Amino acid sequence: MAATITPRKILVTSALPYANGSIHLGHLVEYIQTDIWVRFQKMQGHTVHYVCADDTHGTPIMLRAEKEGITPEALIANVHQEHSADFNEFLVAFDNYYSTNAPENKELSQGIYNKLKAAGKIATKTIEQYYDPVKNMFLPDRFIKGECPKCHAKDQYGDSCEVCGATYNPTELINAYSAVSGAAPIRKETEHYFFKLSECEGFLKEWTRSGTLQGEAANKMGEWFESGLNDWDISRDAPYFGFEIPDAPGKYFYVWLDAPIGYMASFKKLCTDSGLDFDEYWNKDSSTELYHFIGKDILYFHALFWPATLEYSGYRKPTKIFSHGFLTVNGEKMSKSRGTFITARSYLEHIKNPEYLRYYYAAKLNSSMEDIDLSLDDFVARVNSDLVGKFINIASRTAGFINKRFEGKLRSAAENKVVVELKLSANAIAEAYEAREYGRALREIMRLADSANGYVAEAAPWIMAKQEGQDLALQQSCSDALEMFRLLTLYLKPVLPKLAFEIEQFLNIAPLTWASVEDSLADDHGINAYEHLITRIDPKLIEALTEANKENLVATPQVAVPAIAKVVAKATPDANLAEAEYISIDDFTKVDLRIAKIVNAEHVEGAEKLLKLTLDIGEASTRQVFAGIKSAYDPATLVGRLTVMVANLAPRKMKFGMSEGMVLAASDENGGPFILSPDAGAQLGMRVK
RNA sequence: GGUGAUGUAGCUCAGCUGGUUAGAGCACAGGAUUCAUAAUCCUGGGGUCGAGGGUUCAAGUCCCUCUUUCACCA
Repeated sequence: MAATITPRKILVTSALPYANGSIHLGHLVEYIQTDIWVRFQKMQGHTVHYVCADDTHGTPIMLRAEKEGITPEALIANVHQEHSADFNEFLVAFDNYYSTNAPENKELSQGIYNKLKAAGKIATKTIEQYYDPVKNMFLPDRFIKGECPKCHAKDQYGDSCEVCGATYNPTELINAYSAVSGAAPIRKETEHYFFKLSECEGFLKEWTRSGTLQGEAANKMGEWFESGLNDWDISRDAPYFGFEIPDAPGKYFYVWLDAPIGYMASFKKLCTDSGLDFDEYWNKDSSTELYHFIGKDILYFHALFWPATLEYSGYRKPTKIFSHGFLTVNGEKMSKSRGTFITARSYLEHIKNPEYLRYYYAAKLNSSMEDIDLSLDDFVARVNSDLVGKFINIASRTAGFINKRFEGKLRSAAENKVVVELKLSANAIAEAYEAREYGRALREIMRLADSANGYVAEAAPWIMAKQEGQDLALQQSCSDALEMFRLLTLYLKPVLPKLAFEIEQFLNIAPLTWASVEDSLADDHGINAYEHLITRIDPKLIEALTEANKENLVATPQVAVPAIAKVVAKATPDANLAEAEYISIDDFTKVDLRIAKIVNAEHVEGAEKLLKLTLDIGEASTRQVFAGIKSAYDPATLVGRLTVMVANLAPRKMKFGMSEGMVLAASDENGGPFILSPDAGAQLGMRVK
């Protein structure tokens, strides 16, 4: 039975997604995990506030906005809208979803900085950093590329090599260049502001071992103490999209300083809007609870910098930090080439129902930092079997009798043994939710659903329905089953809020809370007609989903590709082609080759090599493609003929206009280019494969 | 490279402080059933618990070495 509960005041956060990309299934592990916990706590009758925000500052945002030709403010406004819509549709119910680029955050960040400074925790130091002399900006490590000093792989980032895994300083790169301008970076001195983390070691050692972290997280932190804490560089030089440091013109807060303060800012906004007391939650001696859900990759920031920042600026520290693992898909890292790098939007477009994913994640989640795997086959099997076959089936197989034979009227089920068993599990399930052991909770719930189906099989209402004088028993057994269904719905509600709402409508009951365990559907309670509430996932949808995400990759290549491909002709096939150089058929099919009709061709004024082609591939409008074939073709001879084009090449802006594809042509040092022609019979728009 | 995790039936996962013949769901096989969206119920086959060594009366569970996969390294 549900225990008597003392109401708690709880503030919960999920990590702030960076405003530089779309929400994907990996992000959703965290938001769904947090949302389930928040919904559970609310069902328990606690006061819970769940806030989050977009993380909007830093060099990547600044540069991306510049590239798109918009202001950073416009970029983050667009992304905010997109993120909000995604979360909303996945039923992630924030009480406020804000932005770190907000006045509250500026005020709080600067205030905290001033307090740290007053506490003697801020120092300045002149450091030497890479500088882009063309772009006139200092370069973060990620924006310096060059040859790996260890394995000599080209185009590696300034902090580590993706080929051999070596880590090093950008100074060690060979032939380093700026990823922004391509210029060779120079070394330049600059004054930076530091948070004296080295002085916080005593406090942090104690704090990280005081039960605020999971055991393995605390272990992980231990290694940092062993090597000793360094001071934390919290400033960046202009140009930078962020907040200026008070009394330090041209110096900005590093994005990781103001990002976690964004939790406070989002909550502050919520306080303003709904009359809550900010100080009650953030004062040093606050008796409220504060929980941060994060990914294990950012544990470092949340378990070291963040509590130290709060401690020495006079605020309360988090009650606990809950870190989770990463998402793998089919046992491997999410991969764009495998089509498993799936955005939230793409999932919604193909699978539609977000609660399938919520259920599956919940079934896999526990309180540890282990990675969780989204096995797509298992996803289909599990959702279909558990939610449709077991859970919904209970109502589906019994509601008909109640509606057809008894005008929707029930009999009280309080005496039923299985109902009693279900109610007895309430505490164990609640404890599992509280401990973030959702997998354990769902295993127990499904075990109970099995019991319910077993009960129906044993009672066999369909036999009673055919016998004389069994009406009462028939009504009773079906009512009992629906009472079991009500309890199962209650237990699943944190995970499946929308379905639970629809079931509340069907059962004609008030919104379920945890206290509703004690209730029962009463004698003569009337239910509504049963309609199918959930359908099975068709495995074909999964195929379509991964296929669609493979195509997305081709539409957005990272590297600009010349508008003309060189099909290098060789006299003999190269028998020595290393196996690693083969591509799979899947790689090839990513390239959408089409038969195109050249409807127009003309010279481009000012271009030495290009012709402007207008191509028809049977779409609503024609494509404009610039091709480097001027040296070999007279435009007039091209008009009307068929050739082959790459139709899904990302459009590229050229000096003379947009090029919306690529025409294939062969060439080598002996001649060319020669464009391709299909055999007679090929029609424009046909796919080449 | 260092550190923290991780490797249990075909698949996805449980197994708390070491203690009877190692569990669940899915998949598979046989049977039952037809109320239910080819759903449900019963029964069954299937694992040298990553590898090797050690501690112990007793190890999936503790220790050591190696190895797999993941993450972090300001």
